[in-house]
Amino acid sequence: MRFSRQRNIIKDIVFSTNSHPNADWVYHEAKNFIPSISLGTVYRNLKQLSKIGIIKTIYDGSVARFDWNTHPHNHLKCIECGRITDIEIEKTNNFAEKVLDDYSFDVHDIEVTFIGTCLEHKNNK
Amino acid sequence: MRFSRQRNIIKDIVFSTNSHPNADWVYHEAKNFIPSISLGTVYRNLKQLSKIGIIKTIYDGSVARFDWNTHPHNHLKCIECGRITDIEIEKTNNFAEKVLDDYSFDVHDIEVTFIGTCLEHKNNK
DNA sequence: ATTAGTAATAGTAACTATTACTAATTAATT
DNA sequence: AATTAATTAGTAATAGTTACTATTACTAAT
Repeated sequence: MRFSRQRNIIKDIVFSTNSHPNADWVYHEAKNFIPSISLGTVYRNLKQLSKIGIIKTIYDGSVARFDWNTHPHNHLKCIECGRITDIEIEKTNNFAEKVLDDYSFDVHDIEVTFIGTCLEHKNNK
Repeated sequence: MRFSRQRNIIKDIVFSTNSHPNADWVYHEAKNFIPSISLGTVYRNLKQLSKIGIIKTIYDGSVARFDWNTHPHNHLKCIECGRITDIEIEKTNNFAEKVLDDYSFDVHDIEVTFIGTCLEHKNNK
């Protein structure tokens, strides 16, 4: 895989934020650096970067978001503001073993999303 | 909410399977009972049934799937065959408390998906 | 430094899943 | 049975994403 200016900028943008941006947001950011950049280029690169494991794709309902953090971790999703926040929960790995024992299923990845209301939006109601 | 023939059939179809069907599959099944049924009707009813809590919407990548099982449970997703299977993991509820303590985040729902390879597709390789 | 070969790009069209719109129909209620 | 509001079929529209194509940019080997 080659190392184009576009691909680098797209990668840097994803690495610059914890907000788990979607393709459109990355596109608009990238335009600040390369005004002529194409939306298709953004999608193609996000997909490729994800495929080779540089970034990770997470789904928020039906839209794809991208995360520079490829280590196993979990997410909080606030139903009020839609924000997705990283969290680390101990011992989710124990589950992989249990699932292998009980279901003969090889676990490659565990996605845990906690859906609820964040502190800020509990108080503002 | 009214009790139309279409709505009943759509509900029954979702309740008849453990395969977590998507809207299109439900649509084709429903055509066996009402050949003139419209895809929009299927989408609208699946959404409404989900909203009032009769069924549950789960996302498989970017496509919505529907589950008659609204009780808290978890899913195995095989990356070879795409099949989604229900499982029950004890003690995921402990997490809700921990997340409330550590992040002041009210957990309404926990989605745990184990992504990997199922028994059948481990052997067939 | 040029060339040949390949990968990546911009721009646009196409596709897929889903939602919105509208006139006609239907289920519940009086 | 008549009324009325919800629901429908059919179709158009939308959003997110992918595919296509002609052109451009790298890379490596002369």
